[in-house]
Amino acid sequence: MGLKGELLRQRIVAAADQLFYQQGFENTSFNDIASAVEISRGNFYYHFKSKDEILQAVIHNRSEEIKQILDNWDQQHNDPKLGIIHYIDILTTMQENIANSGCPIGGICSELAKIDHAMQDDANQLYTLFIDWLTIKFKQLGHSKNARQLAMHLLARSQGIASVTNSFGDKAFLKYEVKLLKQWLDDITG
Amino acid sequence: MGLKGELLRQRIVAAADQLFYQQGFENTSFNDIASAVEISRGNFYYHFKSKDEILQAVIHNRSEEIKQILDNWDQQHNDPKLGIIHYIDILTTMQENIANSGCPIGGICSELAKIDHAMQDDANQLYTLFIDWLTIKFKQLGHSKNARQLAMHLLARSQGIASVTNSFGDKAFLKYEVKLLKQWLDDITG
DNA sequence: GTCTATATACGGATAGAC
DNA sequence: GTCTATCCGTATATAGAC
Repeated sequence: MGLKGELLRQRIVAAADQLFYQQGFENTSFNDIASAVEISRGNFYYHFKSKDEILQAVIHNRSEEIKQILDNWDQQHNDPKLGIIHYIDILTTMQENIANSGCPIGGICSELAKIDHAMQDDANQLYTLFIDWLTIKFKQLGHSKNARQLAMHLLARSQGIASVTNSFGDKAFLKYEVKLLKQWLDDITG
Repeated sequence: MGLKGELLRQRIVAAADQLFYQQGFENTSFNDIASAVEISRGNFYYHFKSKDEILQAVIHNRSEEIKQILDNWDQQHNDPKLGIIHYIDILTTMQENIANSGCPIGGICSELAKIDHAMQDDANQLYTLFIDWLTIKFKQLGHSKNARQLAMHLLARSQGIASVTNSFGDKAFLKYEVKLLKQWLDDITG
């Protein structure tokens, strides 16, 4: 495949990624994606043979993005507590998007679970990337016995915050809850 | 409308309610509902003129159910802390359903937000029923200044727990988090 | 009230011209 | 590689017989 083809493919994935996030997977049609990229539906099928194939590409794309984010944090420093704070701060950084569209991972996982989609497990893996990474950090902080529980607790807290922030479009609530999360982190790290 | 008609209408609402919960609103067709109630699609439109009308009936139905639950708790006793514990215990009572289908309120709110549905605000009102009720309880416990914040905090925690439990189908996680919620309640009530 | 038959629209997917 | 044209299935909704 040529360079131009690769670039277009990447543009399609990026457009689909954004639309799936904003509108949901099922509610996004080929027409929507094709319009966004300004190509015809026919051309579309040259790059992806089915809608599931796009979903797969989108999930893979998000997975790579997450890995890169975590790598970047690790390269900036090796302070586990600071790493966890970086994680919490995503809520603040993404507050506008969260208020409008919720959590990009939670959204796709919930939807795929409801429609009982085959790619459900792949979507859950996006969660697992964060959980595994956070688990390591909590272990480094001395919580070797319940590190994973702490990681999942933090994930669930974030998820709930994103969900409620999205339903009520209430960014003040998000800010307050971020403060609580940092207090919680201080409490368990001393 | 006769008695039989009313009963059938209620059966349709009950079936739609369950299917919307398990499969989502958009992913549930008239055929699905009609099959569940064992009537024809044509008959269907005698009772409901559109799909939105069923959605409205379902949301109203859930609203009445929630009000009744809260009323029942209030009639059993007037201990505010015990009331909040009742709320937390729904997670345990519904753990099987939550593992399979998530939270019935969070599910519909998220979905309607994503498809930008007109009835979004009505769905959010289901949340508000709990928030208002919990706010009163926290006020009675002496947290007059931040009662609503505490109520929304608890709601978000429950929501996150339901969401993660659903994604991973992990009831052990739910049980552990319920324990944490009760610890949190003990901490703020003393 | 309940049914069958049908109108209409849309989404995913394919065929074939260029 | 990109396009237009088209097939096919399904979903909402309506018309009209019984």
